[in-house]
Amino acid sequence: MSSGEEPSYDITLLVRDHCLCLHLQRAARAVARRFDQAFRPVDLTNGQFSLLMSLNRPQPPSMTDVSRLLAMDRTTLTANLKPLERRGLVEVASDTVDRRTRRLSLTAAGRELLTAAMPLWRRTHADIEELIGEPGADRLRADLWALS
Amino acid sequence: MSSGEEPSYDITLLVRDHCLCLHLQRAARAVARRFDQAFRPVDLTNGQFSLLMSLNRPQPPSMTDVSRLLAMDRTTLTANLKPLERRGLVEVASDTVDRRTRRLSLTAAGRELLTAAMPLWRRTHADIEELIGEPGADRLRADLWALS
DNA sequence: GGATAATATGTTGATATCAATTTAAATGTC
DNA sequence: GACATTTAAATTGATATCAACATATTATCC
Repeated sequence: MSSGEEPSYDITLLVRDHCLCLHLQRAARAVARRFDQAFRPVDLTNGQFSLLMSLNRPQPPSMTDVSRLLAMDRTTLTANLKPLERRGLVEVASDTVDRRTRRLSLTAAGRELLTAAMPLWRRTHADIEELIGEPGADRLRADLWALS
Repeated sequence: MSSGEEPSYDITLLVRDHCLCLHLQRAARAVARRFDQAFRPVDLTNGQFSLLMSLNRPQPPSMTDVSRLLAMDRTTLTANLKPLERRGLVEVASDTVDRRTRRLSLTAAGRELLTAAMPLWRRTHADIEELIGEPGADRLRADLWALS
């Protein structure tokens, strides 16, 4: 006589096997760990690599630009910039026209570190793509894009 | 005359458009935010929901069991349990045979909260599945599983 | 041009994440 | 049975994540 107030084990199995959020977080953690290890020689995390890479463009983007690109909260971006600023990889400057806006750019050291990280990225990314096969990667990218 | 020490913008676009890690983190953040908002009425995060759900089984699992299931570091699990213990949703007990091992179980309050959260999960999950279509969801789950 | 609304960002507090190190307990070897 | 090895988990320190709130600047309306 179970009271209706308790979730059955069947429901647990349903969530465990079907929850896209759980599957996403699992995979995100696993892949992040892999890239974090690969980037160890250049002392970068996967997120720091992606952030630096997103700043490598002709025109320095604003905080909001980058937070949208990375689908992260603005305040998270503020926090993530701090260690990179401390290490002299990134520069934050006020926009000359709109003084509310911050323009984010790589320093020379930042660009050099990105260059050093590229071979690590290529190797690790190739390993990961092998896990799902060549055609699967494009499909997966499209699915993930639709979710964010 | 670029020095070869600077990553080209083309490479940036390649990484931005193809990096599975970036795509995964993006989607993981976006979906996590959605579930976090949905679970607001029961004061749970997506990760806390998944953790509680993973404890809803006949035999109380160990820390290592759960950390493997969620593909997270054991020390992360230790940290995540603390707020749930404080709220009386989870109990941690030493195994009677092997005193190194901790057995994790839900309290009655934990089970009730899970029950209250289920309708929120169903609704949110249905919304998310719509973003990628019915056949896509199974495919995506399989791909994500392969990565973790 | 002064009050008001909208926009861009920062600060604080809580949880999440992992590596490196440490502690405690069980197992294996002799 | 004593000592080394292995295993399970906790602690510490750094970064990551977001909501709620606060601040500064620009734009708008009258």
